[in-house]
Amino acid sequence: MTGTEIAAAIGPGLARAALAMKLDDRLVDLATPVAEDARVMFVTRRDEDALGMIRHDAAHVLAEAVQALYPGTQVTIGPAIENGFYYDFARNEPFTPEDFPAIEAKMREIVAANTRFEREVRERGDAIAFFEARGEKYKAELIRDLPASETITLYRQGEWIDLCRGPHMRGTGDVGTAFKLTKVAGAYWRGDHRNAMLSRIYGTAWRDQKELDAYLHMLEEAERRDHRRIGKDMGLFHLQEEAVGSVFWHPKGWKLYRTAEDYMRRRLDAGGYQEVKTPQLLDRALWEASGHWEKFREHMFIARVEDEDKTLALKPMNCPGAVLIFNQGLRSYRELPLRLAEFGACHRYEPSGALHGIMRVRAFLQDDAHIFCTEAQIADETVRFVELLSSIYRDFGFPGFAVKFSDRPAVRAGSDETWDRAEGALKEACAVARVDYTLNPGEGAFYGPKLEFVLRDAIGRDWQCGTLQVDFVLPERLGADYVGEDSARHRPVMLHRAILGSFERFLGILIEQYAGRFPLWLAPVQVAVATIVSDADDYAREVQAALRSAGLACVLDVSNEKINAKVRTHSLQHVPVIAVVGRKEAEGRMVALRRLGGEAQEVVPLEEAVRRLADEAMPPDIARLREIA
RNA sequence: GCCGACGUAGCUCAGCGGUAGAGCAACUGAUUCGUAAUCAGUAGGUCCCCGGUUCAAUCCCGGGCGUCGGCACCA
Repeated sequence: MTGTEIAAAIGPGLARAALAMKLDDRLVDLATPVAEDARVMFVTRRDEDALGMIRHDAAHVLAEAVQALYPGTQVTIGPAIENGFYYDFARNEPFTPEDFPAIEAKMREIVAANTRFEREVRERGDAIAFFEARGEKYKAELIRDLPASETITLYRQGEWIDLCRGPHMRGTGDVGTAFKLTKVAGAYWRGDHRNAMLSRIYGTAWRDQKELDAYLHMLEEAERRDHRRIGKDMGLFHLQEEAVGSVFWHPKGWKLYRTAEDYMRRRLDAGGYQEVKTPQLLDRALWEASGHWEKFREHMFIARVEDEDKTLALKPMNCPGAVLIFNQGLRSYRELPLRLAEFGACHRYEPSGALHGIMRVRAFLQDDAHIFCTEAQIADETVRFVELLSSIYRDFGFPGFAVKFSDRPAVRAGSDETWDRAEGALKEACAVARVDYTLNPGEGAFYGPKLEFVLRDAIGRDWQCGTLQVDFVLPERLGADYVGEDSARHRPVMLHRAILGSFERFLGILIEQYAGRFPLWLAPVQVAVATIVSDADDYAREVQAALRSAGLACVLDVSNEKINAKVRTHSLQHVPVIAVVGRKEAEGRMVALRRLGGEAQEVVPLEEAVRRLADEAMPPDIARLREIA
């Protein structure tokens, strides 16, 4: 019996609703024969599983539509992805969004026709010949590269046939109408930049119109949170051609930056780090010794001077400088672990296409540190680090974050035993610090395994921020050593670690996280004092002075505007507190406080307002210290 | 770097082979007002840059730069 028959036997309702089924948790076509003892679960449009199938089937419908409209176009692959699907086509002329209306119309025709998806098993050679005869060389290549054990299946929808593992729903009609083509993009065949560039069409597809509308609405909301939009609107920073990939921080943006930096500095001081500063320009010879010259030169800005025969490079990383500090004088095992922190300004020549607002730039400040320790200390140091990082992320309003564990790559330095120990220590430390991670196999640095701490931006893009990397290569290359208990020289292990990663990237994500509406301690302008009548101007100046001397960033608005306009202006600037003063407040030495996003106002004596706001504006780490005291 | 789209006033955007416009912002004046836009007036442009076609180019063509969306990259 097939799933279709079982569903029909159970009842006409299920027969209508069933799109596919799960056989012992394996998603398959409804037409699949079911064994006597199998556990069957039908998938209907209500199930989450339906989404993936709708998207996958939509990709097939898209491919059929495109081949119908643009003969000669070859199909390649077209999977379901988060929120939708895409299909990569090989065609001399790339597609443009102007092609969308025609393609979408064709897709709707195909959906309306509701042709059945039919699975066919083909013999390998047969299948290759079949696609080659149709001029589909990409499909033929895919089949050739499939493992011999793989059953080759094709799916037919009317005249149109695609190589596909399946499963599919019953017919093209099951795709429904809640889909939309969204963008075109170039994409390399098999993700390799040495291969041909294909033309990719992205679409989004949902179970019903309501879901689609909600998704489109979410995208619009995300656009409003975009750090580039907010950076402009709030006057935080700007970017321009004369310094591609470098940020011009304006007064308000720099205030935010400094608030974050001051906070980080306090946390590092308290965390047992010592801050250092290493040179921006370092001799080529150092980069040759460290291995950067060979591996990363194309990403480095090189500098020369007229009358000296020297080549210098702007540092793309801070680690060699840190080792040079470690190497000064004779180090003892008693000094380990030695934690050298640096707010290090790095320059990297990033590919032009990689630049993105202030999240991916060519000049940035890392909250870097290098911990020199023994192998036995790796686990402890990792636990300390993860705890510090978690606490800091919490303070910035990121209670949750993803962790990736990248282990040994194919090409690596160091013996397998060393890698075993380093990976073991990191894993053990994650367990102790109760960090859940996903494994990123083979993605470690050539010098050691690493943890990556990932935050997500408004549009759902993931960015690596924090990192912890174990390195037993650089101390070797730059000759770092210390005198051990046994009075012999030993090689330290080096942990590279960053919490924010780069200030630029982290602040970009922070801006999107809060959509510019920062908590009081982070807000670049904390209070706006706004007058109702000009008779209150002098008192308003007093209020501003009082708030300022309590350390609050405060602007004064005595402009010739109505209070409505002032409230609006400062609300649009996301100022957390508006202190309104009119005649009444001036007479009673009060202020009327209004919180961003709220409509309520609270009239309190000036002294109390200053005290309360100053209290509330305290950075979280200082607030905790106060509580203890 | 690759594919594609885009680049007009501070911002958001309209426009067109015949020398450029709106709203908001800015400035000036009037208004002194009680919690998300007071009114009036004024000023504001290398239409990204370079070259070509044309009597004439912001507009058409070519090249460059930048931004954006993907891909690749992210040491």
